[in-house]
This record gives sequence, C-alpha cells and structure tokens, in this order.
Amino acid sequence: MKLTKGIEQAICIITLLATQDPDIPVASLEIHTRLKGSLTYTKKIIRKLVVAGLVDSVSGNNGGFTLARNCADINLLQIVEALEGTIETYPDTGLIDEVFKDKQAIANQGTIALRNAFSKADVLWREALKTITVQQLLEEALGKKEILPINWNHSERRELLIRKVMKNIYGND
Amino acid sequence: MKLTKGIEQAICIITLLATQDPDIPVASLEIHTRLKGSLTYTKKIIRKLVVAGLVDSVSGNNGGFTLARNCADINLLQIVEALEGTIETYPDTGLIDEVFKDKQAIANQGTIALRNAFSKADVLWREALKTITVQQLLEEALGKKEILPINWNHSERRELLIRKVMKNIYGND
DNA sequence: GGGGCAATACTCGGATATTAATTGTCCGAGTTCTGCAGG
DNA sequence: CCTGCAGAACTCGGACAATTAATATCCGAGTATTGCCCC
Repeated sequence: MKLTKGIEQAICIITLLATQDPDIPVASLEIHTRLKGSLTYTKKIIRKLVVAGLVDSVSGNNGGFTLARNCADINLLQIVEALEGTIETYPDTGLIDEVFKDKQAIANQGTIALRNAFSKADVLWREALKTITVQQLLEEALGKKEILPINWNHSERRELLIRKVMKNIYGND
Repeated sequence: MKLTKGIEQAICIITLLATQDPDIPVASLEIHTRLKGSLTYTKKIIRKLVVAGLVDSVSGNNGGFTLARNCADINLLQIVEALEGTIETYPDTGLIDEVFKDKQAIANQGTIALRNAFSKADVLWREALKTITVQQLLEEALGKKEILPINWNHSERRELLIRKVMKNIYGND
C-alpha cells in the first residue's frame, strides 16, 4: 500500500509554486522541465490541484499556475486528498460476514468492527499529515524562516512580462 | 491508496482458523469455498500467512492449516504486514531535492522532511492496528466472550478424522 | 499379521496469463495577449 | 493614432494507449496417510 508517485510530484509542484511570485504564473512546461515524468501527466496532476482549490490557473498567453493561498494554509493531507480523494485503507466488501453468515455471527457485526478498526487508524494518519504545512517543509528544506521568491520561468516572453510587472510595482528604473 | 483485497481475505482466513479446533487442520479447499476469489490465489495468501508465522501448515493427506498461536496474540497489523510487508505510504524517490537542487536548498533536507512527516503518520496508523487483536474481533462479531470451535470441514474423510481425534481425547464412547 | 507399495489428498512453490490501476499520449477547443495591417 | 484581425502561447478536458501492479491459473514436485496385496 503506497500512495501513487503522482503525490510526490504534486508536493513538488506546490512547493515550487510556493516560492514563486504570485503575480507571475508558471507555465506547465516550466514546471515539467523541473520534474520527472511526462508533460501531459504533470498537467493532469496540476489540474487536480486546481479542482481541489490549492492552485489557481490563468489561461491564455502568459498564463500558467499560481498558488491559490498562502503556503502556510496548505498541508500535506490536502495535497494527498486532492489527488486520491479521502483515504480509506480498508478494502471493504463485507466478506467477513459472508464467511460467518451461517455460523454464530451477529449480522454485520464483524464488518462493522473491522471498518471501525481501520477507520481509526486512517484518522490518525490523516491528522498527522494535516499538521505539516508546505511552509514548514520549505523552511526545513531551505533552512531559513524567510522564503525568497524564485522565478522559475525561462522564456524571453516571460522575462518581458516580469520586467513589466516589476515596473508596475517599483516604477521606472 | 487502499490495501489489496487480499487483506480482507487474509483477515477472514485467520478468523476462520481461530474458530477451528487446532487439532483438525482445515484444507485450503474448505477455506476457499467460504471466500470469494480463486482457489489458487487463496492458497497464495495462506502461504504468506504461513511464512509470516501466523498460520501453520500440515502437509499430506488430511493436511491443511491451523493457527500458529492463540488468536489473542494476533493483531491486525501482523496480518496486514504478512501480506504487504512494512507499510510505508510515501513513494519516496527524492524528487523534491532534484527540483530545488540548483536553488537555495540544503542538500537532501526536503526529502528528509517529507520522509519524516509521512513516516510519523505511518507509525500512528500501524500502532492503531496493532491494538486490535483477532480475539477482540471475534468477540465483537460473535457477541460473546467464549468462542465456540466450529468445524469447517465437510468431506467424509475429514469426518472420520474428527471422530478419531475425539476418541483420542474423550476415549471410546 | 505385517511390510512394502501404490493411490489419495493434501501442501509447496514457481512460471505464466489475465485483469485492473496507474501513468503517459494525443488532439481539438477555448482564452488571453501581441503585433501588424488598414483606415 | 486606433481598430480589428491573425497568430502565438497558454489552459481545458476528454478519449485513448502503454506500462505496471494485483489477481488468477496452471503445473510439477514433495509429503503424510490410507488401504491393499503378497509374503
């Protein structure tokens, strides 16, 4: 039982966006060159993050993706569940009651007991991941409290855009 | 992220054996007729339980399987890990350090942080399952403290064997 | 009657096929910006 | 100068292909019991 590899990518995408100036979207192509795997699959993962509300998409020319909220408000559980939905580890088909059906069993009691047991374990797992925010991860990874924005874009067009944004913020220079 | 369906079967097999007189092994065929799925796959699951030391196998005519220890000493985690090995949910390839390699990152620190986070969650999950024994499950499912042994065998040969065992225990009758 | 021998009913374990889930590919459509041509 | 139009650079989203993991099948081998045959 493992999470899919997509989870690892998703975490990378989120942290990457967390270090990006939110005024300058990062194109999926730029994100892709930083990750392993295929471009189109990366897009698929990003899409799920958008649907989950963790990432905003900007379409059109100079479009791309930005974080939808502060990285202190994004935790690991949200990323995991954005890709896989609610985590329930027990593959429940009620089999155990089937087995004991004509024996001394109380109806459905076995299934319920098992369901509870795994459900409790799942809750603990989820709670643990919920306590870890992307900000904490960045601080650990970069070893400082302040996170410097990185510009992940490479294309010339993007550079122009960046200069323009800078000009808006800081005026002519 | 789910456990495999085999887990559910494994739990059923263990509980089934837990209600069986340990002097009379249950043949894999008997177990199979109680479960869904294929006979050979059921055998494979049982084999894993044997290798893990939860179940004993008796080969030869009138062979089959018995619990290797008291059902109070078998917990859910042991069953899960018998089939899947140690549970580690994070699909760790160190990708995040790759992404930040040429940026401000401290070597491997991101990977370590992530590994720790998921590892803590996994430990909690495992601990939770460790507290649930098969005996507890049976008590809940059967609604009584005392678990009556059930004879799961059906063949005539088995019936003969059973009578023989009874004779050994209780003398001629 | 008892010693060996074949038949039976099992497990053991590996090699291989099938099915389901994950990952990856392709393509057509929609959206925003840019730059250019014509008035 | 400005209006509108074509093209570029993106995202959106669905349909489909390839790869990998899970499930299922098959088969030959080993082992303990049974029962029978022959001495």
